[in-house]
Amino acid sequence: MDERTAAKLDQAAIASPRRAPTQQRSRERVERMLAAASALIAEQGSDAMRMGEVAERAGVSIGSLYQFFPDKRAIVWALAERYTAESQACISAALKDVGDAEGFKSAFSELVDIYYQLFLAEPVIRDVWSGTQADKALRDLELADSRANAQFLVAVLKRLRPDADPVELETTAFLVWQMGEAAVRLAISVDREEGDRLVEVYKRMALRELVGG
Amino acid sequence: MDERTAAKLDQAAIASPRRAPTQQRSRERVERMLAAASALIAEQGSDAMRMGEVAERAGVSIGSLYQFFPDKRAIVWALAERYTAESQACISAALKDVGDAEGFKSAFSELVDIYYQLFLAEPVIRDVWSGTQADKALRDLELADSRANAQFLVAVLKRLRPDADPVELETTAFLVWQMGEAAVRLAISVDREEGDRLVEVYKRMALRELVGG
DNA sequence: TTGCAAATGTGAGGATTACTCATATTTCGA
DNA sequence: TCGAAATATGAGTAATCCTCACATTTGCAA
Repeated sequence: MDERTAAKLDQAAIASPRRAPTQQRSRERVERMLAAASALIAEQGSDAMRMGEVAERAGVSIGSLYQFFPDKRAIVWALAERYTAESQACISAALKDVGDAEGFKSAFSELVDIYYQLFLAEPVIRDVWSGTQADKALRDLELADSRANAQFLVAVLKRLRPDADPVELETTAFLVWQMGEAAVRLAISVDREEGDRLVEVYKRMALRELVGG
Repeated sequence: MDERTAAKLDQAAIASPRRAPTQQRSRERVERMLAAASALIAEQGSDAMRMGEVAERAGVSIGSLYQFFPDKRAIVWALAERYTAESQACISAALKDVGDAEGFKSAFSELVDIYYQLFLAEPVIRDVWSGTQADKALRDLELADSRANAQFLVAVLKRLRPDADPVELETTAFLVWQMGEAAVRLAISVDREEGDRLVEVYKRMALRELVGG
């Protein structure tokens, strides 16, 4: 949990409001700015969001915007922070009083569903945490590639498990592949030792799912 | 595989060279442009890459750059395309003549390692496919959050499996959590029906890994 | 109440940068 | 050899993030 705190401090250092709103009036205005930004991100994505448009929609001047947010990123971060806090509470609550494996299973399952619904429903989260979303076409290309690669897996699996449901097989292969990419991206983002461990665990998980044991 | 073809066509439609280099001279210059872009991305990331800098480093004018690439994205895409093609060949080769489950296991394992090494070694890939890499600080925040969330899982798992190795437990929880996020992101990127299936498969995989069966 | 310092508000303008286009030069086939 | 197509150029345009000098409002101590 230390690392999270460190990151928060880091964030504060880089993107803290240039000036914290202390008066009621300014606090309300900051809220309006965030609401405007949120709406614009939902409509067009954070990349297309224009600072001038945020200011106009919030009914403030561009100068006021920069009075409380040092730069464009800071606005997106501020929004992300809120959802992060929300989801933290949600996770904590869901897992708090789990007693046995069965309880864990249902709690975990529910948790995943909540996350899924949250992502489905909240465009800002989708934008902020969505990787290459900024470039929709690139994201599509990436997905298509991933699907194509998964097909190589499917071909092999159909030979190894001819009795398996093809749809299930495709879904599994696609997911496993995509997770492999996620695992590798994660692995290169942490130190080498942990990265190696992560890749090993991924391999074990994937193989167990694909060919059992 | 249809979708991949479609995406390629799409890409061609959006980002095809404004003019294909037909003469030897221009082909060499385009190579120099791509090499310059690749170097710059490796140094600072594609976001910080400046078109003027690419041109200068390639020893061409800014106009020449735009003669062959309609916009900045197109350069990044062109580079991504190369690695995509490379890795496709690699995957196909690795999985081509797998006969039984054991053969599959070793082939898959090797494939993952190759991917891992490729990502580790090639900065351009890291940049192009790395999601929020553009904003390094945001990526760090995301990682820290993911780690913090994984800690909730660790806490529960330590209760359920008190005899398990703590390091292994943390690694697994971190990976499973990160994969959950990846799964949800994937799920919201495809149609609802497939998304639902993907989430279900993820749950099954995760639970099997975390508490077995 | 009054005065003043701190907080807040403003928007024209500076600075950066992706991208265009009119024009010049080179290539190459007829 | 000639002309059309391909290629090369870089000053200029447009868009956009962000600054800053100055105006206004708020809160509070005298």
